[in-house]
Amino acid sequence: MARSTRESILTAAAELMRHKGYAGVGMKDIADASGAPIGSLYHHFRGGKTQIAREALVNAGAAYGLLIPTVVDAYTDLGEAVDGVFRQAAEDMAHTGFANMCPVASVAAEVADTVEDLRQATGGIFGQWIDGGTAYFVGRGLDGARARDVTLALIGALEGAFLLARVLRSAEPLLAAGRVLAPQYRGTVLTAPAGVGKAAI
Amino acid sequence: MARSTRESILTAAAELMRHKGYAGVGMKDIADASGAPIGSLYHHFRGGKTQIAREALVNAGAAYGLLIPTVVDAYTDLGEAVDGVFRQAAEDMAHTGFANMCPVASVAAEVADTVEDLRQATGGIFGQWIDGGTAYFVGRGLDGARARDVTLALIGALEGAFLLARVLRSAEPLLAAGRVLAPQYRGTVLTAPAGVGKAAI
DNA sequence: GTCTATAGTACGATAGAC
DNA sequence: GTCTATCGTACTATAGAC
Repeated sequence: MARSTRESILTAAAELMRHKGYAGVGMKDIADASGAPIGSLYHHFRGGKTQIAREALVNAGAAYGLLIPTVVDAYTDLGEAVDGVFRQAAEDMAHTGFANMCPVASVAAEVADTVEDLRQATGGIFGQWIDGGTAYFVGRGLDGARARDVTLALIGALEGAFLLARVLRSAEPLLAAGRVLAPQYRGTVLTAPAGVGKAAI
Repeated sequence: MARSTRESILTAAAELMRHKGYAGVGMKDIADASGAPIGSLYHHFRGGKTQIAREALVNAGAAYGLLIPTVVDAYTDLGEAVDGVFRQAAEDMAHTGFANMCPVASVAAEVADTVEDLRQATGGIFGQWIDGGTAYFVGRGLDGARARDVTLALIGALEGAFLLARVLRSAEPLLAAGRVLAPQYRGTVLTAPAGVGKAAI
């Protein structure tokens, strides 16, 4: 791989902040976890901590946004797809001991009212997920308004259920969300995946 | 009123942490906002910052848990009630400029993987919301399993939509959640509110 | 029970040798 | 581009006068 120092810093920061939030992670922590000394952090990111957080969130967020389309790709019935998304999420969380899944949510919750710069960055990421998901579902035959509502409801319900599942250390909130959301979409047939749709996200 | 120093500290801490999270709030901040000097904080809370956070979360969480039953009380159709919950939440958020509503979520997201003591505290609060909400809906005629799923889905969808709404500074995620969740419950008639149910939460 | 002063540590950020 | 040493500040927590 031969990852650059810059990349190491961003992946270390993303992983740390996913679990400990923004204020809870120090530059020293990022330096230690990435293997780079403090000076290198400021050499590569002159904007300091906020710039590192911003770029780390954008990187991790772009990758994480592919999750829903990737899972849904395997289904042709929207109801089963919704069910599959929450079952998959429940399985993944159980495997990690109910540690945080989403690399954006915790930091977003922490900075939304306080660090305008990072609020905008996280807003951009969520916006891309929403637009990308909407385009994906439109590509699979749903009309625009319905596609957007499904995407918003899926992302919202996932983020909320992630939080409850982490705190309660239980998959129940994720499975309950699936049980409630899936039935109404059962019978809605999705057209064949384009394969290109995912790239749009 | 004549609020005690203890109470002032807890309400100040709860309000600060709702917006800035746990690590983002210092003891100095709490002292300044409450009017009490640092020494008083440690006099009343020998457990330091984590004890203040724990008690502040429990206090604020107990009050906030009444929100869903209070709104649902005004409805007899479950679908309209669900719609009403998200409409009310959207209105409230818009009025505060999309600042955080839930006093527990941000801190919970931040500490769930790191501060076991506070993870348990927030878990207890969410657990009470879930149990209380389930009991409330059972009191209004739903069977147990359905009542619990509705409660879990409502709380999860609300928390997720709150996060998206804050970050995007838009009520759309809340309204979309209502549009998606409400229809399937339309026609489900709720029995008359007991009036006691709320006290159980 | 209230409040001040301060200990001891960790923070974000910088300067400058290599 | 890498790394060390360090600045100045803010942190949690404590000691002790009142």
